Order: sequence, then structure tokens, then C-alpha cells
Amino acid sequence: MGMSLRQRRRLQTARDIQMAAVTVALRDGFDQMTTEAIATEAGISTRTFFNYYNNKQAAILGEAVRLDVAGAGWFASSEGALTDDLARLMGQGLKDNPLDRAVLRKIISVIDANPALQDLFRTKVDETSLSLATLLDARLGPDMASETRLLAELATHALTEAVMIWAMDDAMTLDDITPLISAKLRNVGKILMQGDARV
Amino acid sequence: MGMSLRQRRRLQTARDIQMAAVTVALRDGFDQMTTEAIATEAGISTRTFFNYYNNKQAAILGEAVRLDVAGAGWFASSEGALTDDLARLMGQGLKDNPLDRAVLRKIISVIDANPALQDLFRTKVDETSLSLATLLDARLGPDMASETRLLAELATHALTEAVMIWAMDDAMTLDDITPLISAKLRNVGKILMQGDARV
DNA sequence: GCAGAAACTTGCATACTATGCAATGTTTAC
DNA sequence: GTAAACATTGCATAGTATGCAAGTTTCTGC
Repeated sequence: MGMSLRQRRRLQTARDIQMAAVTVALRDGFDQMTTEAIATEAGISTRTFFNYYNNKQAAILGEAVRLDVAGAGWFASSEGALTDDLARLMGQGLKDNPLDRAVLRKIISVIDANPALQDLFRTKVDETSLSLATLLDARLGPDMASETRLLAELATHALTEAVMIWAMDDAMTLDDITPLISAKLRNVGKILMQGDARV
Repeated sequence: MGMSLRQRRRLQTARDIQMAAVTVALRDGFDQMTTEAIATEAGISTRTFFNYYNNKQAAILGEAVRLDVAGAGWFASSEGALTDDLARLMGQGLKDNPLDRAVLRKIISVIDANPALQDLFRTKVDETSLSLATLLDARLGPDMASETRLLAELATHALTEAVMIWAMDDAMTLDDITPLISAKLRNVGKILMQGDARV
């Protein structure tokens, strides 16, 4: 019931290309990096490169964290604090989408050196935001539709920050991410209410 | 003290190109749109097009709203509700960067038809976020550094949503945007605190 | 006003990105 | 074992983007 040979090869090639892209980006700089260089490094033709990724950027950023919307029915009806539930939801998402710390660090290096990639990274992360908005809609009801999107983006940004911190800190485990997100969200909530008597 | 002839022409050409880009995008579809078509529509050479914009996307999205960081000293030391002050700050930014409702509507049409542009639009908006983060740092102090960025992004997203609503609703004035942003932020704050006893 | 500096437009050359198509080879399913 | 599905590749081609140099317009200081 494991993957077929074809599927395993495809996945492996996709990873090889990503590694090659990151390697070349760190070596030559992102702006100087050509698809030809990536293909050569990965041992494939440039044509094959485009069979796997639509462009260079996509090759460097991997797959986005995908939330298991189906398995998150509990979220809509939970009575817990929203910040905690959001954090739990995303913490679960991370466990379902294992990240390689070493690869992530390299990716972060490339992003740090190329601000233009930051946008693409956020865009990638915001794919998560979409499924989250659906879940929030279910929990908060239609009255809050306009705030739902803001909240979803806020939560995914918090997730991104937390993942970055985790990637850089060997002492952290994946389990430490959930409370970190929770704390971040709660702090933002507190700050937002600062000086506001209308709570 | 007015702009020189050169400056006025440059600005006008930049606007002409943007109009041309939007027109062509609506006519041919963004994916089918070529730089050559834009240049022809704008009455310039393709080479000149690239003297004004780095790429097609940039030609469609105009300049980002720029906050007047220098003139916002009041923000750091204000005692008012943070949500209100943020809204006021961004409302002021809008007045300093007058938007053309008709053009904005066309841009929104193009974006709606091309999800890929949504990311770029947000990226554009997030340029505002950077200056905002600086101001928030000054107000909240170094302890809150990690939440500052989240807050800045949240606020700029709220700004974007409010501007979209304004663009679509002729009955709204620019002055209506400030309280709208304020309300959105306050609601997000409330929702974040939902079920949280630790306030 | 006029001369020279600075800026703008353009064509041309060139490197790179990205896609379609067709040929060939590999894996899968029955 | 065979046919269908899928993967890799080369080739052709359209489009993106930049550097450079030549020609023109605008600006600056006198």
C-alpha cells in the first residue's frame, strides 16, 4: 500500500530539484540562478525541470502546510479559547506536514538574502489561510465574515513566525510551536484592546 | 515649486502605461496580455515600458499607499485606543495618497479575474506595513517586537479591505474609512479574546 | 538665450523563461 | 505479454527583461 515506484521516483525527483535549487541559489545568488543551472545540478534536462515546477521560485519553496479541514470538525464547536484552538489546529497541521529543519534553514537563508522571495513565501503560507478561513467561518458564524479573513491571515502569519523560530532553534520541538502560536495570538489580542474601554 | 515639465511628463506617462495595462488586461485577459500590447496601447516602445515598470504586474498595480512616518510622531505617545489610533494613522495615509475610485475599480476587476495578482497586490500593500511596524515599535516598546509585525500586517490588511469596500461603494467617503478600519480591528481583538479568561 | 549636463526614448542584441509538440523510453495494470 | 499511462528529452517558439549606444528633449547656470 506504499507508493508505487513511479510515485516514489516522482517525489524523489521533486525533492532533488528543490535541493538543487536551494544549493544553486546559495552558491550563485537567486538573481543569478538560471533554470539551466538547477537542471544540471539536479541531473535532469531544463525541460524536465518545468515538468515539476512552474518556475524557479516554486522550486525553492516546497509544498505549503495543508490543514486537514475534514478532521477538524471539533474546531467549529469547541468551547475553548479561540487563540488556543487556533494554535492547536495549526500545530496539528504541522505534524501532518513534516518539515525538514535543515532544508528549511537553507530555504530561510535564501529568502533572507532575497527579499523578493519573502512575498512568495508568504503567498505560499497563505494557501493555508484559505482553509483556515473556512473553518473560522463555521465557528464564528456569518456575522463575522469580514473579520474571518483578517483573523485567518493573522493566524497563518503567526504560524509562519513560529515555524521560523522553530527552524532556527534546535532546542525547540514541534510540540513547542502550539503554545508559541497561542501566546503570540493572545498578545496581539491584548495589544489590540489596549486603551479600549468598549470591551 | 510645482513639478518640472520632466517630472509631470514622467508621472503622466507612468499613469498612461498603467491605464493601458489595465485596459489590455480587461480586454485580453491578464495571461494573454503582452508587454508589447501594453506599449502599443500606451503609445510607447516596449523598451520604454521597462523603463517605467519592472514587469507587467507592477504596471497594473500602481504605487503603494505611503504612510508619513515623519509626521506621525503623535502616534508613539498617544494615550488613545490603539485600534482608533491605527485607523486614524491609515486614514491620514489615504488622504496623502489620493486614490482614483474608477481606476481602482478597474484594477479590482483585473485582480478578481486573476487570483495570481492578489498576492502581488497584498505584497504591494505590505510595503505600507513596513513603515507601520516602525511606528508600532516606537509605541509598544521592544518587548513587543515579535507581535509588532503581526499587528502591522493585520492593520494593513484591514486597510486593504476597507479601501476595497470604499472603492465599490459610491456612498462612502474617504472619511468613512477610518471608523471602518477601527471597527474591524476592534472586532478582531474581541474575537481573539473570545473564551480567554486570562485578560 | 545659449552651451553643456542630465534625463528620456528608442532600436538592437542578447540571455533567459516558459510552453507546446512529438519521439522515445519506463512503469503499470490487466 | 501487451496496451495504456506516464516520464524524459530535444526542438521550436513566443515572450520577458536588461545592457548598450545613438539620437532627442529638458534643465541648469551663466
